[in-house]
Amino acid sequence: MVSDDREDPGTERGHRHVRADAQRNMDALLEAALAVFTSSGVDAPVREIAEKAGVGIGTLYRHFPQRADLIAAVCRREIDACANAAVSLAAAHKPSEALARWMQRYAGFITTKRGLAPALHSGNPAFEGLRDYFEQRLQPALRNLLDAAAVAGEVRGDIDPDDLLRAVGSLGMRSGDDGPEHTQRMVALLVDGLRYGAGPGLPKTP
Amino acid sequence: MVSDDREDPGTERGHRHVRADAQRNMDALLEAALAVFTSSGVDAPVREIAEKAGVGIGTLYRHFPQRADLIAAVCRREIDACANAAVSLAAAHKPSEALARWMQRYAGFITTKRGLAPALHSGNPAFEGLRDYFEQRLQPALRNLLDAAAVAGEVRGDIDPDDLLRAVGSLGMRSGDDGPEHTQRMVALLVDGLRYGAGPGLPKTP
DNA sequence: GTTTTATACGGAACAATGTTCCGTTTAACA
DNA sequence: TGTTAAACGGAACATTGTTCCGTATAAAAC
Repeated sequence: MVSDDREDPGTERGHRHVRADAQRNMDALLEAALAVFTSSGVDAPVREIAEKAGVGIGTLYRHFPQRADLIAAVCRREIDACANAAVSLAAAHKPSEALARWMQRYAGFITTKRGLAPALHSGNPAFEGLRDYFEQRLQPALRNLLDAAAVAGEVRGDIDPDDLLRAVGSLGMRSGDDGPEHTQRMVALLVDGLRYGAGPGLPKTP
Repeated sequence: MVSDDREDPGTERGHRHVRADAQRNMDALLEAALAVFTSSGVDAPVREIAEKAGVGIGTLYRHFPQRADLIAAVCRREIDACANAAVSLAAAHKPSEALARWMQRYAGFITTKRGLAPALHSGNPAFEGLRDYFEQRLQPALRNLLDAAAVAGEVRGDIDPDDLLRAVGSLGMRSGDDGPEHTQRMVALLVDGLRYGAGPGLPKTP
């Protein structure tokens, strides 16, 4: 049934010709799924997504044989976007500002994907590799921002990126209690904490 | 599994007599639901619970009009059992030992009800009052254990029960990553931390 | 441009599960 | 024992995940 090299379902191109309509529908599905997940949570009906994307149910299931596959794909896509944002932000702002903005962006990613974290921890094998992807992709991105800001003397240099990621992650999950702007405030506080230990006249470059 | 602190909640006297079979079925349902939730998670099919309880679907829905109502009822029952356990443990062991055992019991409650925490934060109105119930019931129970142990000079006295509850809660949720005994070890560590600052006859002061 | 073919498409049909409805049974009481 | 209101059971309905397959079509071959 399925041909040989369909290992990479992402926007990878190069080996085999992908039919144009297939690629188009896949993109439409991912975009629709993102919108629906964001507004209705990851438990939203698949039919709603297919309809929003303007494709049939069969098409959706052709590209994402299981509901979890669609969730994972959307998630990967968002992780990539988040990691890429680090580069853009670093280019457009001074280090500490880029760091602050990225932290808020990451927090937004977490809070808007509510229901996703429980799904990740559900033991579903479709999500197996996703947690690693999380760290492998996001941790370097944040580390770069942190290092740059530390070198510029704008934040302290003794912070572990993973700690920050986890902290924001935890804050984001709890936001069901207090609303999304609570998370925003707490993240802002975290960033201020990073800035605290680093005076402008205190270069700590070894 | 320890479960002796469950006391029957339904024998409310005051208005009309509750039919014996109704009470019996309700108990059977709660017991079956607890077993099924523990082994299969809170998303287990209702039919399975009804069957295990030996009643029809209609009976289940008569007592718990929504699936969430059943989850909430089981949860309340377990919270009560956990709170009651504090009293039994305090009577049977020396203060720090009672505290340690209760912490493990609470941790067990959290980890075995996996999937419940996400449900609580899902915004479903059926769970509205449950979070409050959590704190109102468990916080005093833990406070008593803490105070007794502190007065006996077995643990430090500057600990906020809520902090401990939250800490164990967070540890329990993360246990999907590392298995339940990881949580157990971490809780044990917490308790040792409590013991650390308090020598016998040494009113602690850092 | 036409033909060919593998691929993709759409949606009906199936399966699992939450929920409702209603005829039947029965515990409680006189 | 007879009456009755409450409870029971499970078929039927609604929603949603998933599969299947006949049809349509993009890309290649000619």
